[in-house]
Amino acid sequence: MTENDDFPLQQFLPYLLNQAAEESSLEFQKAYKNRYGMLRTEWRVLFHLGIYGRMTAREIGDRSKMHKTKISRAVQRLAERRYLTRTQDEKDRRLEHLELTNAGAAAYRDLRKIAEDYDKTLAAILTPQEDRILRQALLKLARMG
Amino acid sequence: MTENDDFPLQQFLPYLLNQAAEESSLEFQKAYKNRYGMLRTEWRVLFHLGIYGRMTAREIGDRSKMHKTKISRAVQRLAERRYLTRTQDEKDRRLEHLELTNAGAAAYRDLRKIAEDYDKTLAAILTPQEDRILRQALLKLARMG
DNA sequence: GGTTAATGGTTGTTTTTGTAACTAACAACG
DNA sequence: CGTTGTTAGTTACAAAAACAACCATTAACC
Repeated sequence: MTENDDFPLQQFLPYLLNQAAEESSLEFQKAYKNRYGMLRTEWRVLFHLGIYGRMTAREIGDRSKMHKTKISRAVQRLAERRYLTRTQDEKDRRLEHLELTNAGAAAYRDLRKIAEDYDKTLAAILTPQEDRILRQALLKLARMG
Repeated sequence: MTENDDFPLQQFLPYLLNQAAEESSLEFQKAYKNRYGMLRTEWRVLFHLGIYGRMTAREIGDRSKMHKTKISRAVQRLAERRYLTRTQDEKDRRLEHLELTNAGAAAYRDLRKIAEDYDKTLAAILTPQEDRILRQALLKLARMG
């Protein structure tokens, strides 16, 4: 390392956001990965169903902005492991209603608790003002597209 | 979508951070991907060399927290495309010093300009206070580990 | 010096992701 | 009705990331 061109890489938002996102995801990842063998896409689908109840894959896609192939595969795996059930819509047979099983709901509640606790420990790293403004700013950025 | 369990997924920091990170990376990705056929790991290595000058792979790893296999492969591809040169250290023959070629430095300057401009348009979505506090909070989170 | 451990970096293999093309069902419109 | 266009979801294949095992070299220590 010799010269130092003065571009502040640490201040470039996409880079900084990625670093913070990765770092802050690690701890929660342990929970869904080690305890339930889930992937990121899978806990997300699980949470959508846990929070909103019965949904179709498309509705999950609209809310989460995950690509439909990701959702399709996450749903497959969650169904294999009996965390959710799929039922075809009577009127529009293209649609499938997804719903958590008891096991799925239990996993959701467990992970949700962990998420809530972890979110608090993350918040504790920040001042109340930082915490508030951070979330507000992130929402704006996330909704840019 | 029936019931609504009241866990605010949009407020769960790891989730929110990921959404913001993904959304804000898309635009810059176009630049390094379409114009230079680079991957995320590659522009990062390129930027490290552009900013700090001559470095070894390990030093890049220390700063960026990227895994060494990612760096190794990014360096390979950048070397193939003649964006950087590799020279063995005389004293410790395990070490390789990496340095941008003229073409690499040109690509860096080009992308750096794009990054700076894009960072400004991102900042413009936020109030000055949000922008300032956001970066400050993200730094704290990124450095948690 | 000779053995063991640690470091810098690469390679091989398996998972995940991304992209595009596909099927099946429904809608729109002549 | 019948053709054309959409939509929901899946599948196949290519690209990328993760993980572990692996050289080669240097450091540590008896």
